Amino acid sequence: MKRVILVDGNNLMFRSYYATAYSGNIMRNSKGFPTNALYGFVNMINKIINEEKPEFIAVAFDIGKNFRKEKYDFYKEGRQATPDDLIKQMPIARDILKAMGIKYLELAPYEADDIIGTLAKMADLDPEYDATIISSDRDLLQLISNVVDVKLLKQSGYIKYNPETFKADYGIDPLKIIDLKALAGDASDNIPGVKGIGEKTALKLLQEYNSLEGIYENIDKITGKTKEKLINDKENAFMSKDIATIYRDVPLNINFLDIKYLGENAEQLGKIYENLEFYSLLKNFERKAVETEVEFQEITNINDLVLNDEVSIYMELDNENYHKGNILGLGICDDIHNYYVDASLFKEVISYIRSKVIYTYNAKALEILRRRLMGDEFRANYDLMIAAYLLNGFTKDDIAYLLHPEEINVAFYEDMVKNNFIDKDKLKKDLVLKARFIYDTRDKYILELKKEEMYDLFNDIEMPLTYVLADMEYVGVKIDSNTLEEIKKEAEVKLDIISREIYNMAGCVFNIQSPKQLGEILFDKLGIATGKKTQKGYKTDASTLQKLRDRHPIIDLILDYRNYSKILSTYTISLENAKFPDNKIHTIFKQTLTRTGRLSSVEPNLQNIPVRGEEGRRVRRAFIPTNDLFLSIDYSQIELRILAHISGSKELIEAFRNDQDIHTKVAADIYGVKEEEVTKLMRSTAKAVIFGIVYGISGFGLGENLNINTKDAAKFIEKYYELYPGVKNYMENIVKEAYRDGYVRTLFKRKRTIEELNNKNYMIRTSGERIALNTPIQGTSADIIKKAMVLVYEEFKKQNIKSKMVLQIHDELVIDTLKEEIEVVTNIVKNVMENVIQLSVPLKVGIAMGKDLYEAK
DNA sequence: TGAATCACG
DNA sequence: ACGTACGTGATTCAT
Repeated sequence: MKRVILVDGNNLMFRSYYATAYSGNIMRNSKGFPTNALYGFVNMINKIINEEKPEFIAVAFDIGKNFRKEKYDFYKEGRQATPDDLIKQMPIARDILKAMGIKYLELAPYEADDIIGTLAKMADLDPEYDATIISSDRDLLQLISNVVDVKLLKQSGYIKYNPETFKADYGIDPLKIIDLKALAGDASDNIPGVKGIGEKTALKLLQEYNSLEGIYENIDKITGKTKEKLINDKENAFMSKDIATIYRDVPLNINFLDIKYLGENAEQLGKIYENLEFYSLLKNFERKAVETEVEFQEITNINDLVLNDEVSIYMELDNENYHKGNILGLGICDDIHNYYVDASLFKEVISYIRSKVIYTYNAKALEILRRRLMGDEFRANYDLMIAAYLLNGFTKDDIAYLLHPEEINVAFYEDMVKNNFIDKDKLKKDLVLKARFIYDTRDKYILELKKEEMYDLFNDIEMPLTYVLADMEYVGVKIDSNTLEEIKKEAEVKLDIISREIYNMAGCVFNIQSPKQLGEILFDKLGIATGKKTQKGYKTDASTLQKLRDRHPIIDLILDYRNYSKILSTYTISLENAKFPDNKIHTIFKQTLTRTGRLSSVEPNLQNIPVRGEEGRRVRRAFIPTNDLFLSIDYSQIELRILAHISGSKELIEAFRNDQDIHTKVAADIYGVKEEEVTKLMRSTAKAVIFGIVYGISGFGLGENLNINTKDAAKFIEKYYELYPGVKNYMENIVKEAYRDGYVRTLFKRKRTIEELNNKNYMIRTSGERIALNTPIQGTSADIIKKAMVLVYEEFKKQNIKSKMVLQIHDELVIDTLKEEIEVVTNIVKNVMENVIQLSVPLKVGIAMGKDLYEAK
């Protein structure tokens, strides 16, 4: 038996296009040609080839006039026009298939469906062949037969339908999907069906009377409204059936031998990928990218280095983590010189250029290396990485992403690592190209920052902050391995005991860490609840399990197990592994990653050390000061205070000015009681409402969160808006502004463009609205603490303070303090943080200290 | 590589 | 009728 693979090419292209077009900012090559649909398409086809290993394969497309449209002019009417950016990519899909050795088929006035139907019919009639159809279009399910199955593509993965599985799902024969459409219609194709009859009713009718014809033959047995509707729309029903029927006799004049899979022509395919700039796909081919040439002088003796007053410097490391990496070489340029400088000259170079105006990319990395290798002060004046981050918001650590769109073909870091940085000459040249690029684009970027009103943010906050962060990272946080080891041992013992109990209750041994296996044990084997939330298996996350606690004692054990296993893997073993020889952890604060302006922390993440649960919180005992104690100072409710300020809500401002407990106050307002009468539950409910508001929550979401019904939750939100009309007003206005401008800004002018608002998909668009109202709040908070950090750092320096800022956790600063400096440091930090900006409400901080991170909280 | 899960603000 | 809270990072399983 031979299997034929039939692919719905149009469907794949549409899917790929819309799958990645949601951001509104689709993938293009450097010439601006759209490539997003093709990229997805190629990946899908490759996947099909790998999975199916087809001997025969054809891809069908729509082309030219469409006979259904000719016959019924309303067919597919009202459908939005295919975007130009997608139409442009269509012919290339055919070229790619040709180069892949895959036959594609198209014939006007037929649609891809009809071509696939015709080939499926050929398989039905030929005892030697089976067929598999691949598409996400449910229409094609009508083609299922004993020898034809359908892989129906879902958002992730697919469902394979044969006659049995189809019937199990739909309760009717595959061919009856036509009758289903005849009755229920299809909004996407503008097939009318019978007005007022949906899929549910249609399926019921078909199960009873088998076909559309059967239904009308037995029309008198049907009663009530349904009968009426059927009679009224009889003509439409049969017309719909006609439209929905795939035509299976397209005069293709081919046989299966014509669609034999030939295998790819690597050279042809490589050329196409090269044009599209599908570099990741090119890995498999000999890659002959157009080399960008540059002339430069190679420096091995520092005396040969001659530079004017403004210079750019680019440093390449052999490891992405600059706390560990070694320098591979330096590219250095000024207005007229291009140099490659040997890594061994790093110190001499820095000494030579330190009094000049310096431009670079990733000043923080350069600063860390400077600190690791030498002593004195040094500062770059301009960091392209930060400039690009503020302007574009999607900066990568790899500068190559900025050069490629300008057709400067330097190697990507990822590829350099894979090739072990083999090609020395290429490395040297690339370094120079990168330094050259930094120098040449600097004025343009500065101009752009000024035009976008972000130059102050860049110059007064982000640039100085980079050196604050470098200091924090370089100083690091000391780890007490003994404490960590104790916690680890204890977790291991607990896990051993808990897992035994779990296996006992389950009646078998299984992998508790596998949600799939766990779901099966819990819901199938033990029969806990009626398999409620399902995705690809059952949901077994904490909030789901929490609700089932009373049903079975195993639930609590699972939750316990998860708790300890998290502590073990993420917070003991990994943390210990992240320790450097100096017994410290040196995280990297990413300054150019988040869309809101926050920092993030990686390798390891020190912004999510457990604090909410007691067991996890004990991990904090292992974080100890290098000096005497930790001082932790955090903003109290900074996001709400910012909301009060930017919304101008009189009631909120008043509350903060009076230093009221905001959650208690809101609880009292919502429930209509006195503040003394507010219970714990009322306060925590109010807290959830307040938080939800800042995120743009819906009644449903709040309901889920509080485990109450949607209506009650919606009432809370409504009540809140009633009490704080200024907040509601802000919400509405900021969303309006965002739609008008396409972006929102923080108080410090940080800009975030929101492509989601242009999306046609409702879900994505509303998510854009929530982003619009949340970003100014979260982002302003980030701006404020960033500025505070810069000022604290400067003040420490001015007063010659030895204590060191070591961590920033979004609204909190942790300082490794000397005993004798506690008072002065507390005063400086508190003072700076509270006065960094004057809002219409006061900023307030909380202070804690202790001999480890557990106590300093 | 992506999904699921869970840690933080 | 739909789908449902913002911003992150790390680990583990499964494909």
